[in-house]
Amino acid sequence: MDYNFTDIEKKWQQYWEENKTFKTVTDTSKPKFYALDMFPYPSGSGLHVGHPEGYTATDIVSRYKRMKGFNVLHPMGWDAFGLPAEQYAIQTGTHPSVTTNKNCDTFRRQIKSLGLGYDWDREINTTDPKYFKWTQWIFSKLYNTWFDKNTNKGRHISELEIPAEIKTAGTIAVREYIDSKRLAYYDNAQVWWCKTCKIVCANEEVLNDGSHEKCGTKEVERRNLKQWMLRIPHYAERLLTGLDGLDWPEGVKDMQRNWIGRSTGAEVDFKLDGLDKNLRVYTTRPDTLFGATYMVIAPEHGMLREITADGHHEQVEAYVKAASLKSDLDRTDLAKDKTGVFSGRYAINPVTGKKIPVWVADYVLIGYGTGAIMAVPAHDTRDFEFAKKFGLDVVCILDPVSAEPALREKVLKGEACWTEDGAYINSENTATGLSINGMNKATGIKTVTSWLEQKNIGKEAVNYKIRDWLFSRQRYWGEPFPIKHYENGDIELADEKELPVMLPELEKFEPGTNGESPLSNAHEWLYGEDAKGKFRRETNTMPQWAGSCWYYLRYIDPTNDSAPFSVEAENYWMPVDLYIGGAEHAVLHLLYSRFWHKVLFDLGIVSTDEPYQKLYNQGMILAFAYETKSGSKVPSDEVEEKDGNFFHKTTGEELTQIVAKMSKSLKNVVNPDDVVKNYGADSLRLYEMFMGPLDATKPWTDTGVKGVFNFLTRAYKFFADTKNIISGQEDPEILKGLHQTLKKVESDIENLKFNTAISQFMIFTNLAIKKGKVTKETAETFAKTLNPFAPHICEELWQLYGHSGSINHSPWPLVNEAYLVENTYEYPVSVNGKMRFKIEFPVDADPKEIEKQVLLDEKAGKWIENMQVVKVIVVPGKIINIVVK
RNA sequence: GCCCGGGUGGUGGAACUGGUAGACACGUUGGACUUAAAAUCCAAUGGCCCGAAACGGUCGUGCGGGUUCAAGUCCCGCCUCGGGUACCA
Repeated sequence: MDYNFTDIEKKWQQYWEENKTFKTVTDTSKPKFYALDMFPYPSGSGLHVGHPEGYTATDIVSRYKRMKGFNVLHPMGWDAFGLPAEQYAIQTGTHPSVTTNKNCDTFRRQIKSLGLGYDWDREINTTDPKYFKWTQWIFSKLYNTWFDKNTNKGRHISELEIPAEIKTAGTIAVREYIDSKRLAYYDNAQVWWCKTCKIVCANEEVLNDGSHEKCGTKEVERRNLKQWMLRIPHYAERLLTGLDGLDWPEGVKDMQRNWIGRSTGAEVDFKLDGLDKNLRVYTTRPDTLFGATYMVIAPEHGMLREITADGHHEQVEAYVKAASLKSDLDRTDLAKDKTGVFSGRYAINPVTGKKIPVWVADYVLIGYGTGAIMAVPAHDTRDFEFAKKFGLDVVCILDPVSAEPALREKVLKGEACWTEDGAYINSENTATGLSINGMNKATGIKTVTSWLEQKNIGKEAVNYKIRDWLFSRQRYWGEPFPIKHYENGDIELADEKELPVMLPELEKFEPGTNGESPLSNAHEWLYGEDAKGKFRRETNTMPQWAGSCWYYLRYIDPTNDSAPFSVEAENYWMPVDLYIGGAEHAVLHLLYSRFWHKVLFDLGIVSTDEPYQKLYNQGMILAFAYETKSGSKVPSDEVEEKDGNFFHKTTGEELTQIVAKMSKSLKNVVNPDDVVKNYGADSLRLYEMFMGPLDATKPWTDTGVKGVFNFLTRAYKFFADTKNIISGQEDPEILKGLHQTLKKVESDIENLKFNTAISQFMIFTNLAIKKGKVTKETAETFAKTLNPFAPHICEELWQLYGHSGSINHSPWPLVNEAYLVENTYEYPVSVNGKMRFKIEFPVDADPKEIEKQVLLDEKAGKWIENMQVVKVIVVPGKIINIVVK
């Protein structure tokens, strides 16, 4: 009974394909289970071993749930818009759709070779006009939605009430007012521009070191461009509170919370000396108002000109210009050195009545709060640094009572900064009636805020870090916006009947002039005329996020031509019950997608407020790599192993084994095709799951695959050999092992702990082989239980046992607890906490009796003679601990 | 800097809610089979110590303290690796 995995796998993959074993129909009589993988970008290099990790996990759960009687939706598709195919088009002239289709074919072939049970009739592709028609349709919905702060919901733009004064100001004012409320808008924006990619990038896509995440170059600069933006901050609060009810890793939730960045504080108006105007600031520490010794406004602040006093304009303008030209490198880490200039203007501190200088500095950001701050150098590290550099007053108003005496001394003298709690000092003004002296931080904040509200110079306020989402790109290979720009400057959506707005055919894919998208070269496509007049089409395309924002909704009704999906199907299938993918999408994709979903929910298009009920991140699969003492990396084919040590083949230098990302340069890339060829898909699946916890980062080893391959071979040789399969009564030990396995595997699948489930299969197989014979019933139960993990081999066994049809449609076996009942328990006995010996008692033995018996036991004698027994602790079913002196 | 995760044999990892640390597997060693090798099968395998052996001792879950009858698990203070984030007032 050789384990001929190649034939077995080919045979069953063909069977599944021909019989559409995994086809899903919407059948509301059954409970549903929606298992979703983060769909891949089909790159030219094909699948790598990281992809199947998550896919196998959802496949195991899907097969298990199906056998448990659920109607399972487990689809796959392609996130196929993207830069690489377009770059390739520029170089070779090959149309991106050709490249994309080829890559999709490769991915599909590879995925099918892994035996993953997808319903291929539901395959989707974001570049398919039948798909992106609805991406455009959703964009239209965003464009025509505004966020009603009163009801905390998005509503159709036609329901927006126009204030009377706007109405009287005329149609342009009305139009501007409406546009200022739309969730999607077209406006000038300070954006990052990548000179290499010739594309704008969202803030999120520019990494900390000033490089572009897509191409890795540092050719990123600031530009002011007309762009499409989405008002995701309007949903900040909903996106934040929505997280609470989700079964997601806490880390991912934290990352989203940090990204949204909610803070509470107060807005405070400061009178400007010599101007009949106020300067409004946002602060989270209104309690430190007594310590505000100067103010700072951002260089881009709207009141800058007004505020700057005569004689200071020149320096201020020079500073503003320098700040605007700061390169990406200047903005990052080392350049934290603060700069700024005095505006010549003073403001009045409302609680002290003192005049304080107003400075201009770029450490204050225009996009956050009001773009202006009150500076409290004694209790804010940034302000402290700035004040020290420019010789500004530092007034301590909070005594750091808990600090070390030396530090406290310095803080009190204004020589150090203290941001923690303490007791207020110097925080009293009899003229205004405000005193917080002696209070702590929490009461101080409350007291000052209500004082500000009473005096009508400030109020409690909430701020979010999250910014508007830059939603356009200057590329060909993306969804066109369904937008027309008319000659008079009006912007209109294409009519729903005109969707999809197709991409024009192009010969050349180079960007247009001035960095405009290649679409600007498609003259025939570009210009048109309709009832409203002559127009030019929008030449920007949507970012790659667009297609992935809603793909989970298309899977539920993928061929619908009249709607993105039917109401019934959506009602039945949503939300996604299990979503597995890489942690790299913890913020952006998942946040964007939740945002769209919430808008669709508000518009009544979907029935759930959140799309993904349970989320899980698979860990990265790494590989071993080698480096010299000096830390330089050595390609794996240059390394040889001797007695567990590693040496450079040519130089003979001893190398250290490290764990690194798979890369072509390190020559440590593992191709799933090779693994399938050498060990089979079942082994690949099993190994990916056996390596360790699903969410852990772990290194690939070929010997590890061999381990699970050995297991499958042993299992197949035993269970496929009819001589080992008997009829009659099963051995009680086998029965117990089988049901232990069943129980463990079931709970492990539910908890996504596949590595320990597989270990249990190994334990049981070892037992069965040792025993030499099992009943047919046992063998069948084993095959069914193993099926979600190693489906090909299990179909083969199922057929061998005389069944027709797929094992996937047989019911999941039930655990019989009766086989697991134990009469006795072998107690480990510790003496002073150290395990010394074991002793058996009936499971229902009385703890008092156990205590008595254990002290009389001869094995205990050695440990307690000449000792005083202080007490004996008996934890029934667990342990006995004897405490002696 | 701040926010999250990790750190257990030679290796990947296991350990329920505080209760036998090292399941399962790889590797290694020894043996069987073979002319030989591969494959396969059997056995041993955390370190140290004593011993012929033991169901002997002892140390041991990154480090230092603590709580507890009992700590890989809880608490305090560190070290270190990985991820996220970065002047967000």
